[in-house]
This record gives sequence, C-alpha cells and structure tokens, in this order.
Amino acid sequence: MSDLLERLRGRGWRMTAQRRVVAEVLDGDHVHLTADEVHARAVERLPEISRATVYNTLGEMVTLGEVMEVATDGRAKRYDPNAHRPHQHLVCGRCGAIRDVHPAGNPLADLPDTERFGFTISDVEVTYRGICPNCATTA
Amino acid sequence: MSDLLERLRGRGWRMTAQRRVVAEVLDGDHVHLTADEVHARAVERLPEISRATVYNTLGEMVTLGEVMEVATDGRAKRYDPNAHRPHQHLVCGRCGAIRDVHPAGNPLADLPDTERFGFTISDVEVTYRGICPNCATTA
DNA sequence: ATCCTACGATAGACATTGTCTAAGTCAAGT
DNA sequence: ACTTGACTTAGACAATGTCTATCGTAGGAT
Repeated sequence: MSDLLERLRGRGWRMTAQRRVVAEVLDGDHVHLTADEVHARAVERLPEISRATVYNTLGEMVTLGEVMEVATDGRAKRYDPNAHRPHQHLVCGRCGAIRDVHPAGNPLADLPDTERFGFTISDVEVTYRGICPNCATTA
Repeated sequence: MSDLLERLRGRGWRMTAQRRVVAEVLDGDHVHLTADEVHARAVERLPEISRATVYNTLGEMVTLGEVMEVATDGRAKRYDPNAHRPHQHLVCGRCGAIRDVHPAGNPLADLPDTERFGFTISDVEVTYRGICPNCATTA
C-alpha cells in the first residue's frame, strides 16, 4: 500500500470527504482504474459523490504530479497512483489487464539527435502489448 | 508518397469511390489525422461521403494491417499510413504536432523475463513527449 | 451489355467519455 | 462561531465513436 493520501496531505492539499475517498480508492499497486470505475467505487463509500468531482479530483492529482494518466487503449483514460516511481506498462490485448513493469536501460538515450527534429524531449512512455497467461490458456 | 492505395488494391480489396478517397487523403509521410479530419478532407473531394463510412474504412485498413492506430493524447485516435515501416512517435505537448521517429535498439530486449508476468509480448509502442522548436520559441 | 446479389454506404439515433456552468456547501483560518 | 473562497453538485453540453435499418453499387454471372 503506497500512501497517496499521506502524500497529498503533506502538500497542504485541502482535504474533503470526496477527495479522501478518491485517494483511498485509487491507492495500491498495479491499480489502473478509469474515471468511471473510480466513481463507482467511490459511490460505495460516499453515495452522494458526483461524477464531476471525481473528474476534477483526478485531474488535480495529475496536475500535482501524484497520479499518472495512462491512455493504453484509446478508450477511457486510466489513473495510476504510482507517479513517484517511474515505470512503464504491459497490456493484454484481449482482456485489457495492465501490469506495471520496469524495463532496463533508458529509451531516451536510444533516440539519436538526428531523430529529434529540434524537440526538447522531457518524457518517454513505453507500452508493451501482448497476451496475458490467463487469456493464452482460455484461447 | 507511399502507395497505400496500391497496397490495398493488391490485397483484392473491393474498391469504391469512398474507400479510394479515404486512402488518398491518408497517404503520405508524417500523416497522423483523426477520423474527423480524414472525414473533413474526404468531403472536399466527395461531398456525400458519410462519417460512418470513414470510421468503417479506417477500421478495415487497421484490421488489414495497412494503417496504424495511434492514441497519443487520450483524445481522438489518429491514423498513420506507415504501418509497414516500424517506427515510434514524438509528440509536442503544447501544439500536438507528431513526428515519426526511428529509435536505435530494441525496447523489447530491455524487458527482463522477471518483468513479463508470463505475457507473450508481441509489440512495443514508444511515445516521446516534449516541446517542438516552434512552440519553444513562441513561449 | 445487362442483370443479380452480396457487400458497401448512408443518415441518424444511440453510447461512452469528458467538460462546463450556476448555484449550493463546507474546510479552515480569524 | 463566523466568513470566505475553495469545493461539490446536478445536469446540460460537447466530442468521439458505434450501431441499425435501408438504400446503392461493384463486379461477377448470364
């Protein structure tokens, strides 16, 4: 259990019941929920929480740099609470399962100057795609 | 100018005015249009073409493996006609400009077995993010 | 050359995901 | 305990994508 909530408190973030519930729901490892999934789970604990608040709160956590936004499938964005530990993602093309992975090496170093077109590069995002063991057997 | 249209013909794809126009509009290098952008340009040449046909046609070209789908921003998917030449993307975080890039090395080799969780990996997608020279000066 | 027929195209309703607004509510400092 | 500005809410709206029923047509058959 990482301590997303503690990190947010430590930054002087104004705390409300809604924000606390969103942070609690999102916390953990290999967690990659969509905004609507976060909302569904938040509603179980705080029935009157609104969709807009969940979207706002997630957006703020991303702006604060405490949560990563991941777009692995061109559908809904997913939210990853492990923003402080750099990692990449491994996605199952059949069931959509996502695992956090830590590749060796630095992909940034692999891009020669001649291929940078004058850009100032700040970040690299790597998505590995394949089939998970569970889907492979249930072919 | 790559020859998307020729490749599609060569595969025995049933040709219609609509499909030809979509293929023509999408052809070229560093082309990464959204479905609606493709539709807008197609309408200039064939005013009665419908949105649904553009979506269908793009989807079929992706299934045929002649066009790549790229989701760089969590908004609309973009379509890249250079599916036959493996490459990655470099995206400007301010204006959204996209360049095709060819990194050295093979990112797949960078993922140790212990980080594969039993997945059979078939593909790696790398997105470099930064600021393009144009946006850097117009700061 | 014309006809058939299955496949493709169409309009528009619908679905999903995300954003915005105006008004009400509340956390935290005084 | 007040006050205030930030937070939350419901619901309208917007953007993107999918589906269905119907119509049209490419390309083979005659």
